[in-house]
Amino acid sequence: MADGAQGKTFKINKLGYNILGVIARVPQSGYDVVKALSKFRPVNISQVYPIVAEMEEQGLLSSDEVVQTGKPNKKVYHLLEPGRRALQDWIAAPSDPPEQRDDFVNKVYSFWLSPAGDRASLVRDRLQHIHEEVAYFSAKLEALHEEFGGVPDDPDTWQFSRQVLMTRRLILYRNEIDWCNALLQKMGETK
Amino acid sequence: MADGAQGKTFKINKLGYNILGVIARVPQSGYDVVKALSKFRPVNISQVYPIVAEMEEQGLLSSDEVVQTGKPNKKVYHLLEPGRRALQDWIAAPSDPPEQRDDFVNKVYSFWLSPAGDRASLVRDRLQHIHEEVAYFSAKLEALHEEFGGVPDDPDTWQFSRQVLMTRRLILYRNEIDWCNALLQKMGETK
DNA sequence: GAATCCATGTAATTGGTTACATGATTCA
DNA sequence: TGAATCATGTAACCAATTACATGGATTC
Repeated sequence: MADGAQGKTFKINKLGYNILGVIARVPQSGYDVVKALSKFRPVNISQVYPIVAEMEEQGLLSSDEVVQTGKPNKKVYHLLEPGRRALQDWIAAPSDPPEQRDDFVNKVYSFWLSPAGDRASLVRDRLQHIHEEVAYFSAKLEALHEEFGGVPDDPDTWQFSRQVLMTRRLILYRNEIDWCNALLQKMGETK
Repeated sequence: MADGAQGKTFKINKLGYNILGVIARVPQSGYDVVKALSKFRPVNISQVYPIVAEMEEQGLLSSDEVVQTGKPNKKVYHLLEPGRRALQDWIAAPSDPPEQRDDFVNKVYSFWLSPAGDRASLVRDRLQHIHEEVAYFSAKLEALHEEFGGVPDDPDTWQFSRQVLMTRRLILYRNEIDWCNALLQKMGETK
């Protein structure tokens, strides 16, 4: 629950704040929100529609029907003042600790039970996945720099948020690559 | 669903595999499982009881009633052969990509909307949290080395799994500390 | 006297995923 | 011809959290 400046209380869940954040950057439809969020966190389109509908009722955002030819019409949502305040209040409030939901890590926990070949395959599959992710986000980061004409350095712009989050990802990925390689070597030495 | 060697099919969810993994290391009660898992992934004790009960019915593990004085009695579970096979099959099967559930990251996504002071507080709170985590896991890692009498280097022991996972965590934490500090500096330069 | 630890479990509620329904357009 | 993209939505189901119930021992 977030207390607005007028004392109004909203009931927004975590996905709700993510959706507000996406629409705050660029006004868009529910369908587009899913495309923007899917690389960032798990979302289902069926989750989004009821949430935007409720947030519109609460006056956090509002929609304009955009008529299209050849494609179905769409509702483009944009952020309203109470929505911006709700986001700010949420950012200022204490945060829950991060949660790990990672099949790979869960499997390493028990891979001492498996044959050496299965262990190595698991780590190699992970390495491949991370390399793909690094390629994807490196390209995205470069594209951002070109579009923007340099490195975004103004913290008041959404491009700054985007840039620091992609940089963070790349740093963590590169370190996991090193860790995976060290692990493969350690496992190779003994068996 | 995991295919056992006899063609039997089990229905185990992700938490189920985590529980099997904990019990595979050391036989213990549902209550102890939660203590072992809680630093590793989110668990609720109310989730564990129905899952272990079902896995016992499926013959993946079995329990012994341990009578205690001054404390309530407990059921200590230990892994059975079909349970070990289910774990191995799961490790060999393809993995889902990792998911991020991190309030902090979600907030950075939208923190360009917030005043500079709120942005800095957010990052500083994160820094403090990571420092606490580093202290906790450094101590745990050292304790493991002392108990074990050196660095576990045999991949067939659960101490090896434990050691590589804690090392991974510490590497990622230390890199996030650097990223946070760089971010604070970047934000300080402009405002 | 209140809170926390130990230890097990059930019930209610919320959150999330999958399936269904609709329908034109584009691409292999 | 079948799949994928665009676009909205509802319904059913499964997963997860929170609340409830019980009760002795210990700690503040």
